Amino acid sequence: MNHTAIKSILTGDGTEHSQTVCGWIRTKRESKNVIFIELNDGTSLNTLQIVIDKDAQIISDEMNHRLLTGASVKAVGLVKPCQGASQSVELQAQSIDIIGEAPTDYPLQKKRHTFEFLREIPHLRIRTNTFGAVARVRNTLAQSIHDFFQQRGFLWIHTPIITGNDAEGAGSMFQVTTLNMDAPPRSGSGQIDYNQDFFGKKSLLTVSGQLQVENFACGMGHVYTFGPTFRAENSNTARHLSEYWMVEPEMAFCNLDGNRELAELFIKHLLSTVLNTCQEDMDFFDKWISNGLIDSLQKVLSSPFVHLPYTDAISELEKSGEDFEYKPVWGSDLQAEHERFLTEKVVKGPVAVTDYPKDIKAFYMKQNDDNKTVRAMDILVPRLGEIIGGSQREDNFDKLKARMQEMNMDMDEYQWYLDLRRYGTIPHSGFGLGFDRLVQYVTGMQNIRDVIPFPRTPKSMIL
RNA sequence: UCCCCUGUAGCUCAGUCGGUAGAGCGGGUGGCUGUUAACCACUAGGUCGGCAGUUCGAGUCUGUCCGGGGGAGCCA
Repeated sequence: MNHTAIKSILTGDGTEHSQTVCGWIRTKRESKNVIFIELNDGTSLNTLQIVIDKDAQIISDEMNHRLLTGASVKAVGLVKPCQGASQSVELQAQSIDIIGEAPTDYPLQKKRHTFEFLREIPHLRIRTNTFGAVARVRNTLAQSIHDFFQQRGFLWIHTPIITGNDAEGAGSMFQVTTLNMDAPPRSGSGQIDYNQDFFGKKSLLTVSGQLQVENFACGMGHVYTFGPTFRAENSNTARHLSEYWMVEPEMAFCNLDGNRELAELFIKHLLSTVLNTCQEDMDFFDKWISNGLIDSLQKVLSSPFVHLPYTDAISELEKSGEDFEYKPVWGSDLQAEHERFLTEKVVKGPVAVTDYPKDIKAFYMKQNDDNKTVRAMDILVPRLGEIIGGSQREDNFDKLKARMQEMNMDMDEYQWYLDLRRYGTIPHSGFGLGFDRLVQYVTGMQNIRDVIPFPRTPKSMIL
């Protein structure tokens, strides 16, 4: 069907000309002589007002009754300056065709719905203002992630979804199997015999592409992963999904300082891209979802990212006199309330906290000479807290091996990882960014389930 | 996983002390009007999440199960 995007009509110069548009009816208002239809086709947050002059006999009474909210229609007519106050242009209809009717039990009405209700109809919620805006911003962010890395010569590496490795021990994993779950084959000792499973071993869905992408960094230089990730944690919060998308760059010949610099450039690139290319949608979020949103993003954009070692951060928290629910103690991880306090009250802007105690961080992080801390970094931003977590990786074979043994890891499973340090080891660093949390942060949406098309959470997988 | 809140019309919600179901929007009919969440009048629409219990009587109280939300933990 040859038709024009509503977005291009709304942003046109307003000179009178003929156009064909296709979309879904958001609402209809009727007067004695004229019918107004607000049509949306997803290309823009805004609707195009279709004006139907009753005297022109374009539609019958019977057809008028079928022009209900939710119906899909094709309209041909003249684009003209609008006589009303709310729009710049409108379409004076010459013909209207109903493509698909929407009976009166169409669940979406023109008034506000709760996000909880819309979560139950993920296939239809995309036809609302908010979810359309989220989808467009999400798309822009994904594209700008690729742009950022591609401009800098990073290779996009497709790390596997199915893995045999429990990367960094980051919580429970989903198992992938073709074994008969009613009667799995068992070995003599009664254990499930994974030799008979599809891959001949126990296999799982990835919780991170980092360990595999490190292989590519140690051979290709600058690389990144961007893909789906899975966690079987029983987390029921507004910030957790069981299936989510993650971005993980990894750089060869790069220490923690370089890592921090890249993270700052990265965040600023993403924010400026969205603010520049999604103005309409961002204005919508600022007005209806989170007041002051744009201002808060612009502040991050214009602020230098302050570097604050963990030990100094703890001192700042201790001397603040703030009554925290959890007392800050050297050796314990920063609580969400501590992170927010550091970025919102102490630094009053984005901050990179580095060099955390080694016992609260993953085995692969590079050990500092003090033997107490590792070269880890978390980037914290106001309103959210942690947005990026990363580290310089341990590149010393002996130190890494010792740390892995100390943590009782299965050494046989990680010989390939140790090989990177055995043969031509290099300093390298990287970080991870939860893509959906980024979308949440940028849009101001309260619940992460509303920034991914089809959310998967414990006990919930609609569609 | 723990704590708290919640489930009533297609949607958003009200429902007092336990006494037998209400509003707005959406739909229908009529009126009015280049309207902007249009407006006015009338009208249709209900297994009050499921099961069990207390009671003469349960939307309301109790138990339990299921769903949803918020906070915490785990984390991205």
